Amino acid sequence: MSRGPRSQDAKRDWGTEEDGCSILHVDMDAFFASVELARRPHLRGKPVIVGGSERSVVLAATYEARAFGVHSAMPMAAALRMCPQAVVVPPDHAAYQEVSRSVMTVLHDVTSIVEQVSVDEAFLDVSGARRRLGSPTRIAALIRERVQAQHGITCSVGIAATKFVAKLASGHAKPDGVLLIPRAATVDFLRVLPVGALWGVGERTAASLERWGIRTVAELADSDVTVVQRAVGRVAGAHLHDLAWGRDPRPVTPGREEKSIGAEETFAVDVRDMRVVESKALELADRCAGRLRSQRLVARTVAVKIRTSDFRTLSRSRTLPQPTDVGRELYLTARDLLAAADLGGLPVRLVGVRAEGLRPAAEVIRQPTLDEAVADNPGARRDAERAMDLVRARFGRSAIGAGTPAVGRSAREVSAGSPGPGERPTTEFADGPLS
DNA sequence: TCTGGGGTCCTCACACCA
DNA sequence: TCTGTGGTGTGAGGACCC
Repeated sequence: MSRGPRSQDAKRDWGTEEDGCSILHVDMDAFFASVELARRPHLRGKPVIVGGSERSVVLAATYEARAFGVHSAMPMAAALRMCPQAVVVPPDHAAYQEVSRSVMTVLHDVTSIVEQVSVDEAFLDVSGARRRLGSPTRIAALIRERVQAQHGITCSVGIAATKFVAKLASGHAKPDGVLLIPRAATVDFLRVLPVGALWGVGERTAASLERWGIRTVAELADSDVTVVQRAVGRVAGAHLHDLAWGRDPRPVTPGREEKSIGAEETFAVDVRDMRVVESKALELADRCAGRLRSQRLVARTVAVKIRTSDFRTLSRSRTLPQPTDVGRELYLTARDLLAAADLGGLPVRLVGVRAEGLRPAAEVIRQPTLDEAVADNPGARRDAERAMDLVRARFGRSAIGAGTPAVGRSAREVSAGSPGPGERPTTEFADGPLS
């Protein structure tokens, strides 16, 4: 689901010399939408948008919808104004994860050096697979054939000497294509691109560079590195200057560790009642804790995120005396952080809870404090929450939840048509907000 | 126009300690 | 005892990516 700027000048044949080009970037084409079309063939050829309620954004759009100007991350309301005839399909993340896992298996059959960077894309280092499977171009064709045959969806592949250039190449190969950037053509390929194509250059950084007269990668490469550093900072400036010359020594790294686990939700209607916000925080903390336990991790730091009705985003965090995977402990910290945040009297649009500073649970010997021993029992609490995990694994997420007063509905719940205030069908369990 | 939800990484300020 | 300095941890916030 690459979103970077592209250039028609870059989308051409750059040569066939494959020596030194052992990095592949595989990117699924309009992934969520493609999975939906594979499941519902009657939608093929129609403009299809994957997304939630009017208060959400487009997650994916078929190329037929893109012809109307619809693109991912665009507000749903704007997308439907541009393409009112589009078929809107609610996202099914479990199905996308399932297809993603299967596609990654195809990639692991090619080489063990696979770095998955998101649900729909991965880097491969195929230097060790060339003798067995042929040239990188041949391997790319093999991957595309297998993914198409097994899932009925297409992917694009970029081949280059570095990760960064391979990723740009796959973006320019879309849809359903392959683009090889020979090592010797790397700098020429980069020079025709706008600065926004570089990794790490978004709207703000591009605007900062433009103030110094830098709009293209060629202009950035030809600028003195100190000028770029003045525009965007010391570290980022040096990094961007290296990228502009095709210098990117980062290897393909299999099995990256997660740094944080979080959950957040936008309310269907902005909320003034902090009890509603706390209630949602309890649910989100419970969700985070469940994911921590399923991955056998504990978190040292709890962070909350609050977005007010004026779209201002506040974040607050606190490091715990002891790492935890217990939802109630995450929630109590999140609740304190929420209570201490100054919202300027504005209603809340979004609330999020994130667990940071993750470590394997097995590495941590947890010692209850005297207070805990008297006031609560974290061991028993953890056991109770693990029992909830088992119920959910068997009967689904909604079968049981942390007890919440049934108030306030998120945009997601409204869009999914789930029960609203006073009609929650789940089993009430454990403590609710304490305020 | 009106902005999701999941993340990572970086910078800056500040406190604490040697 | 006071002051300066550098390293480290923490917290807040911003920018970016998919």
